[in-house]
Amino acid sequence: MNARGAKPTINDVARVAGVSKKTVSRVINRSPLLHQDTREKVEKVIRDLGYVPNPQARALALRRNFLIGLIHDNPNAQMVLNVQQGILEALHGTEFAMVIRPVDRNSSAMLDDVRHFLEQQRLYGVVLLPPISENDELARLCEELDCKYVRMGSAELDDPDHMVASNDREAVREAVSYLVGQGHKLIGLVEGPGGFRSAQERRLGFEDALREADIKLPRSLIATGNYTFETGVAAASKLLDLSPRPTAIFASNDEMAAGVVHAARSRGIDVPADLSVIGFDDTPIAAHIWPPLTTVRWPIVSMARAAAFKLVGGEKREAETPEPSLFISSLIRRSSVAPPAG
Amino acid sequence: MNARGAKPTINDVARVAGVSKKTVSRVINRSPLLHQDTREKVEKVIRDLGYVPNPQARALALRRNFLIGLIHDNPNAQMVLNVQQGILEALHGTEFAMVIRPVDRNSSAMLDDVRHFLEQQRLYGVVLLPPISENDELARLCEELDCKYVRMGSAELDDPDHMVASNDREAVREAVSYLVGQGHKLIGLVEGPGGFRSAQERRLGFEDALREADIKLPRSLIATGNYTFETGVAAASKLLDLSPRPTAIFASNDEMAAGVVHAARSRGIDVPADLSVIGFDDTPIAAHIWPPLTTVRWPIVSMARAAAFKLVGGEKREAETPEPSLFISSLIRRSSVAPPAG
DNA sequence: TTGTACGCGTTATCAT
DNA sequence: ATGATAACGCGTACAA
Repeated sequence: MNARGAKPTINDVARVAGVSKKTVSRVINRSPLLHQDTREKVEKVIRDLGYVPNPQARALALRRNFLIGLIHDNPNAQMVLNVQQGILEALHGTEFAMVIRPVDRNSSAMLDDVRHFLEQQRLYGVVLLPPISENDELARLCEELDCKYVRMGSAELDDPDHMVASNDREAVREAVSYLVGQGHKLIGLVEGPGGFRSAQERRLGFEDALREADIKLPRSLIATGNYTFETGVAAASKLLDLSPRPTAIFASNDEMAAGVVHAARSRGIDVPADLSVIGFDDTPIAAHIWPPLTTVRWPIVSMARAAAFKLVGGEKREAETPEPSLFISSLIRRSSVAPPAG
Repeated sequence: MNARGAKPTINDVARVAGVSKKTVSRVINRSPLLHQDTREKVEKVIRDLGYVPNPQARALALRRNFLIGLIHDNPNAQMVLNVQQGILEALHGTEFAMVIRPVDRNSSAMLDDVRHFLEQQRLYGVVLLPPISENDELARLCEELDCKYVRMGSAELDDPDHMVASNDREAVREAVSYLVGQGHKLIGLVEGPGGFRSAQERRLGFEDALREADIKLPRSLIATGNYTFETGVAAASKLLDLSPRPTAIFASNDEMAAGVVHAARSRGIDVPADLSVIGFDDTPIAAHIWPPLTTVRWPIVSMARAAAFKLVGGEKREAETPEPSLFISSLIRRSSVAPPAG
């Protein structure tokens, strides 16, 4: 504490240590051109005084806040939460904090909104969540505003420094091949909304698997939802009214898959005896509905952690191994899949 | 833009408007003692230049950041997300941003962690989520550090300026009375973990209802979980092994209620024919499991919005009606309740 | 009602 | 290797 009883500042440290405040600043910022003796002397005073640099002052001087932003546009709740967790894990123990910024993808003012936000908050960096992460204009905006960014998504749509991707297409191909291996030939798809790269990749994986197995895919076996439970119910209703009825359905996320199970149950179709279902994400809902859902585990927490590390990694003391940019999803087999009846 | 091509500052505005920057500052901060002409002249320049005050500089000068913190300790995911949504709704259009800070309730360093966080980030205010909001030391710490705070919780444990509460006890009493009205006499309780005020309040409401109906509550009809699906399954298993078996179960939150339904189904007990179930929260899972869950709707989003308004309300232009401090929960009747069999 | 001078705590420039 | 001095952009005391 200094004379005024307030928190010690860089000036207090400088005075007590008998050096200039610039030297203290150099110690804090690990400048290489410092006498070892000076460094140690100053570090001791810092410890003794319990000095902590003021982030507001640093932000003003550096024109850059020590904040990592999470920019997202209304994907499902569990995903946002998992991403937050991953980011916070990476930020833990650092001086960075996380701010959340939801945006409206469909608003024409979206880019202006984000510009205003980034200019005002002067974020150190941002993590861009799908589907808004697929917007190239947004990425360019970040660069223009000198704000680091990392995009998360289902395909590599930027260079590794700016991207953390999962291999959705291959993961879905494996999942659907598993269905084929169980003997299913009439397999329906509840895909995500148009314009989502994840929806596109997962559909491609679906088609890959059927092509491999020489199974034709009539247009009628594809229904579209928008990643919500309710649209999953609606899409499944269409597919289950078909004749012949599909014996298995792959849904592009767990929420819609839960809707599929719900729709099946409402019309007395047993899962998995009469209908096999596979989802994607492995959110808690997958394990909690009945029957527990076979699904593709999407390592979203790890991906978010990696994304945040890419942003603040340079600030970490030790140079760790570079964060991976491609994450592999794996099939989690639970009870919603069985061989087709008959 | 000014000469250097950078963003305009208060100095640019002052220069162009031909006034001192203090006058500009007065316009920004809506000082009452300003000539109307001066105000309008400056406001026009502000618009023309597209001037936006720099939050970092303000933070340094005011020793206070324009950030609202959300401090929580691992309650369920959906609740955290709903609270975030409510806070963001209140902050929308203001200069405030939201930062998330998870803490570890059981860590002895928790208070020091929070102190360090608040001292460093100089938050404008924080929203405290249950169960950590029940910690009085934490509230005192906020006051000591001159950080506004609002506690959210299931009972009024602070004055209205610092509290947004729900009437859990009364809400549960009504829910369980509904069960009684359906003819149930053997009603089990899956309560939340000890030390949670919400768990205590909901249990009290449960007991109120039974007392009103002159129904005895043997200790064996109470099982404890910790608000997760898995503990709901475990607690329900205990209750369903009883003989005679309860014909209805109230669970203190939806996740555990979903676990109860899950456990019942695993042993071939039909819901609601053989077992009625009521949950609490009305999270999405309640509507998505089968059968859709009758539950108590907890207006958490509105509560969070009100909490944030209490924090930043003074900053809003118009003096609106004061934010309410007590929120009323209501019973949502779906399909998981029926009269007892036989 | 408006302006002057200075403080907030840090980093950057350019000396030495 | 280290230091004096000036930014950074805004708010406040106090004077006018």
